[in-house]
Amino acid sequence: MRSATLKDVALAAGVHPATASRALNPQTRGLVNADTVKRVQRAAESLGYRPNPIARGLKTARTTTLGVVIPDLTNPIFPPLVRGIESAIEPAGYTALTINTDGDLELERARIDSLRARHVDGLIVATGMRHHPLLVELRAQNVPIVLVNRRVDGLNVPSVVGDDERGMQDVVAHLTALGHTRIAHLAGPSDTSTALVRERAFHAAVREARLPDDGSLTVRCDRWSAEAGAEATRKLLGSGTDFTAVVGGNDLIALGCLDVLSDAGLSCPDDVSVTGFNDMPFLDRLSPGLTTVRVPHFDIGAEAARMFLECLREPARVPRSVVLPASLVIRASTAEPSARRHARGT
Amino acid sequence: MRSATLKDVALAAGVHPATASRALNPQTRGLVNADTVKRVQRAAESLGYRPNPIARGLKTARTTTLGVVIPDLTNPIFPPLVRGIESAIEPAGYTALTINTDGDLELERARIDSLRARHVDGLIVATGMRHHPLLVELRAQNVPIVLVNRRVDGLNVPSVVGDDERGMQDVVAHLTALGHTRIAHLAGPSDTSTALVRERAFHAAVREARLPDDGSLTVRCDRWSAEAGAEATRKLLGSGTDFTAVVGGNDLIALGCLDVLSDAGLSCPDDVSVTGFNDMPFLDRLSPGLTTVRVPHFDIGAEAARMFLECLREPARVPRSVVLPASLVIRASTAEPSARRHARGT
DNA sequence: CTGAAAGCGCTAACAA
DNA sequence: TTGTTAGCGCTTTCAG
Repeated sequence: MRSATLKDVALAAGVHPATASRALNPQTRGLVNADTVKRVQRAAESLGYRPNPIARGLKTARTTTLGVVIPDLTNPIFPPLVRGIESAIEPAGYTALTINTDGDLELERARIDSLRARHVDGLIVATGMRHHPLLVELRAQNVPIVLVNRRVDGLNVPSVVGDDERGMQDVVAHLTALGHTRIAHLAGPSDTSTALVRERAFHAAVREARLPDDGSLTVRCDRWSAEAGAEATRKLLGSGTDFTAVVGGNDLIALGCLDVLSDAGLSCPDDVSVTGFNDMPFLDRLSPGLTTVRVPHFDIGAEAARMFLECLREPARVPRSVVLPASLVIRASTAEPSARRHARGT
Repeated sequence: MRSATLKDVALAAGVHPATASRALNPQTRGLVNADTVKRVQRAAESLGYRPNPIARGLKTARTTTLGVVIPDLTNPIFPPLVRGIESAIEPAGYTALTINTDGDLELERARIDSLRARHVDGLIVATGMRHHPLLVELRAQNVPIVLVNRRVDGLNVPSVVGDDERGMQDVVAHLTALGHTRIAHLAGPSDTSTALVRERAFHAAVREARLPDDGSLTVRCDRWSAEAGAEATRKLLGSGTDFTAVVGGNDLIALGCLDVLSDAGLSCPDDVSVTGFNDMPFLDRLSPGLTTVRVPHFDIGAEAARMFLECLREPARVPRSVVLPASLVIRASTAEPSARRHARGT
């Protein structure tokens, strides 16, 4: 049984399809006699009419779909973000098409191409790099874009991020309050704004507290992964620098750090305190539970989606950037530094 | 700059749009002179022509999209499944529209409705209940459906599941080999086939090993969650039954169990061994690491997607059910039972 | 083998 | 206020 079309409804209501269209569309309903509207609505109801967004899209060049570009759905910070987006777009009748880029620019280009072939009305992008020519190019082609979690240099589009600066300040304040004086930072990859903001905030906070901030205390990871965190921790240990706390650029980096510390016979938090960033799920069940910064990913997604819809409604409006509050979550991976220090194989 | 249409390509190649369409479509290419095909292809290339799937869909009543129906993307077993689906459909030019039902049948119906309004070519469904009228109804309307992870009573459609039976046998064999004789089971909600299969396999394996299988050793959870697992564990402890091992219906249930055991002053694995099911991410980082059954969710998704594409190609073909191997992953949450038993507050 | 013509379902001019 | 007409981009008869 073929589903009812607008023509069927019009026939049943005894009007022209165009009138039926107007009656059913809230935008144009005002142009139609109230009685006629009722008649059409009743006919639509009784036939179980569902408008066909495909046909509509062909005509209006709008598809009520949007593309969501994320690095990797299996990274636990992204499912809440995606759900936040979906929760906010659904009331507007929008549907999300989600793609994974796996951090591969070729793949990203190809998959965004396929989104555009499907004529998505715009993109919410979580893969932004500080230097990201593809996004600049899309922007130049007037593709509506909202950035989440990260920003892109020279790209004047709306963005929604967590308050990384404040989060990092809180982390450092927490550690200094515990009495730590030599705090190391395993920074994220420097091609992402997130890593940069967190690293800068780290340095600023450490210097503010009049603590040492020599270069050996910061190691950069080339990816946001446990492996990269492990690698960086090995470097840190190898450098012979003294430290009693490690601030991970995110939770995964912190997890990698914990692995290597444990392999090196160092216990957390007795020998070294460790912190993460994001508060991904199940972190509370590790032992020790990881002290971290909770970033409201669901809300970030929802807010980004709202901004996206706004962009479509008022394209001329100046791009806003929204920062949502992040909060320190203290667990067992941070404690007062012990008397004994561990550097140089001590 | 408007993107090139088929008409543009035809014009550039000096042929009729219909010819260009035939030349570009692999299905119909055979009907066209090889030289003409080349000419059209070159023209398409140089204009950067991308066929418009929307317009095509309007004509062919196929959209090269499929709906993916899952309970909750933030449950860590689903992202790999979704990625598996996407990896398998992408080469065929398909795009997934994913929805979350949150276990709510109303929501499920509404969201599946919206998928159908978008004319998805079919559904891959991970929310199957043993009694699931909506799916039966859809099936009756000839909506192509493939089930993943679970089966539905009386629904004759293809399905892809992990080998729960074998997985459960391995779990019980592992525990009996360690010397456990009183093994409890926190079964999943009995309205899902997965819970049923696992519970039946549990009872069969226990009886096979000539171990006690009295009713008090099995408690059913009403959801697949840590909270439900905690609740069930409290019941189990409250019943006063003696046991030295608990087989969780899935990992989340096992996590809830661990919480309550720990609250009750029982240590795992010293006092009680605990196992899960699924091997969700980061389970290896808990302490103790959870012994569980690895279910290949990515592969389940990929295989389901392949079957889905097959269904579209040969609708007449009889529905197959595929079972993918699951494997026991032994970690620190299982050990030999200690001499002291813990029942009745011992 | 290729062109002509129609139409998928809907909406936006325009006309009445 | 409603109807008429045309067309979004594509595929698919049917002729030629």
